[in-house]
Amino acid sequence: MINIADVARHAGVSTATVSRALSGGHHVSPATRLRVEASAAHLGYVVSSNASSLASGRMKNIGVVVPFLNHWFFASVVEGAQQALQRHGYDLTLYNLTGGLEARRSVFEHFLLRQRVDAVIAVSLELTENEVARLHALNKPLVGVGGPLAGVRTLTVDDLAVARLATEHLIALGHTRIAHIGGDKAFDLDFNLPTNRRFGYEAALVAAGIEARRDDFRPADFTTAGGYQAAKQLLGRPHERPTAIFAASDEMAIGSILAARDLGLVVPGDVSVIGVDDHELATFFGLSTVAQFPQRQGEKAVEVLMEELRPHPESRTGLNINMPFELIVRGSTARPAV
Amino acid sequence: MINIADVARHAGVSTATVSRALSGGHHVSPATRLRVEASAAHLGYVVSSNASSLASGRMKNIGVVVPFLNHWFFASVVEGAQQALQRHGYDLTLYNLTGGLEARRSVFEHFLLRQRVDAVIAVSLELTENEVARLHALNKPLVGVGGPLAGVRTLTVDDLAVARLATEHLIALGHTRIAHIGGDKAFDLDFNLPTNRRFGYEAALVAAGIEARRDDFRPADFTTAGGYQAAKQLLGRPHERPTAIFAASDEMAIGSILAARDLGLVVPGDVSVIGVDDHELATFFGLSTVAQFPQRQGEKAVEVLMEELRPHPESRTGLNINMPFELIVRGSTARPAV
DNA sequence: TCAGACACTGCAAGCGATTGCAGAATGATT
DNA sequence: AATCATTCTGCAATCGCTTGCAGTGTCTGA
Repeated sequence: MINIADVARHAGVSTATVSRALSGGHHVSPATRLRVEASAAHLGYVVSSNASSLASGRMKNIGVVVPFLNHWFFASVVEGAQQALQRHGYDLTLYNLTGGLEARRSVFEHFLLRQRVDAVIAVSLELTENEVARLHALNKPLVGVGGPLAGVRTLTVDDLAVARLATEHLIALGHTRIAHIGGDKAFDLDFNLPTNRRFGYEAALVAAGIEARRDDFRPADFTTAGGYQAAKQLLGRPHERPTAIFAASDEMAIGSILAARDLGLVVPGDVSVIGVDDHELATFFGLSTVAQFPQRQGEKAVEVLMEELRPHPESRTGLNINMPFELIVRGSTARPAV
Repeated sequence: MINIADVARHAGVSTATVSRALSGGHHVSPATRLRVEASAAHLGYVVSSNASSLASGRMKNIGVVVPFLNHWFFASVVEGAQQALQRHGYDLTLYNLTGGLEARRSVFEHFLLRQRVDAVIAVSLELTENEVARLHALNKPLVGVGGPLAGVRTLTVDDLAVARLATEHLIALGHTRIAHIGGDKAFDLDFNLPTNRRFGYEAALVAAGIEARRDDFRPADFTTAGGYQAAKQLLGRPHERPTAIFAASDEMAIGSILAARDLGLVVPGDVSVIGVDDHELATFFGLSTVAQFPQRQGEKAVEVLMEELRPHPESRTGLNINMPFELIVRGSTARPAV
């Protein structure tokens, strides 16, 4: 493998000059730079990132920690982050916490510590104090995506507003009996997203002078199957049937649509359904939803980090950065039958 | 940040001994090793992977290249690989090719070359000759998962056998009019998986003495929506209607089930449906399928690499490694109506 | 008792870059 | 023409660890 000395020799300069010419090109005459670049290209030289990192302290590598990957939202965030990083010449090292407690510990106590990353992006993770402490001890920038982390710069959608937007959409259509499928308690330990969405839903109802009935809420596990079950219960009560359902995720919303069909109900004729996410299947099911843009969230996380990694970080925005969301009306919501 | 010299001082030995004690512990007396380990733990020492890599030439890092991440199969493979790597103390650096041609080029011409990975896993990727050449020029182990790469060690399920198994299941139930939804031409440029599955399907029919009717095949794009469209066409011909559909992916199979329902047909009463994958939604839809185990494929890829990275690779298996698959019968297939 | 084998341990030379410092060359200013 | 500022470039130290080689000490067998 050819190294910087080879290039230096070939171009008739010192390794110092090669290094400078190839990185930014400051303090090097244009002529020399061109010559060096030509030599490098000719020899097919690529810097050894290890040597470079060791000498400079910059890793050109970002660690991304996700609770699981096998899920549309997380994969999208990672994908967005990956693309943005690539544009900046950074690598992305992926840490997945699916492997259980042992795996989780090793990530925080071992992998993240070996000086391999310049910064860390934590996606929808509730970290223990110990874990946050360890990350801070690294003295490296850390940004979270979704799921507010105590004391950590976090990108997040305003879940309350999202829920309110969805619910208001249903109210505006004329619905007065609106059910909600949200997270169950177990989920709430990890994010408080479900609770926030529920509050937003209730707030919208109250604002419209509608009573939030306790039995119009059903917890579920954010899966299609969970949403299906919950919707079956909600819609299975002939005279008590709500005319609309706001599900806290598209997957649960899709489950609700399928449940409605199985009960012989027509969507949106008999019941309107709205979700949150703009999942890839939302279009197929004609699902109205409040889109959040996970790819863009990943990209934005990278931008924030790049800013912090710059020698003199300027525009340090506040701790919490609000991400955009948007109501997308498709065919699954309509005015209630008269 | 504390380094090896600090540990050496604290333990009263040389850095050489610390290094040896902490990596394997060969050639170090048990007593010394214990002392060193205690010092390291006490000081909270973690090796600098850059320095280590630079000195040893081992990166403890594997590059994984995927065409996109936002898809159940790929995410699962990556997840499996990640967990396996973590057990071996390796990092996983993710390269995503979604970003278009420019991004793709930069991955192969820049990122993968900077001496950061010990080996590369290419998931379901059709690589150009140039790209394969570049990877081989790295002189690093390379293994593919799915999608045979010319001259590259590849893990793959026997797509022909998978398709035959699915089709035979339908035949065994008594179906004689079996349609197939497979990949379209565009897809076939990237994998030849679709074609192989189609061949397997036809082979099974022929073996059972059933004619493979040209118009019982419909190409689709491996999405739920695509499967839906294709199935609508197949099932929309009243007197020509097949009694069973074999879809080359679960997503298309699910689309088929939804299409059948929309046409007022009952699954499996009027039409049986079987897919391939064992997608996470397969259970929910009661979909019979031929499971392939993407996580296991990711794990296996890692095992193969670890073997190749060992000083003296032994059991070098053949170029192609067959991965297991398994028929899973759920409710979507049954004998045809009489 | 002594030589040879063996098990530990330390010395020091890398690994391949980056970068502060200083010298050389060039250009500008008076 | 002399001086000073500026721009380029090279020297050499440094980043933190690994590992071949050699030295020391201990153990075994004759």
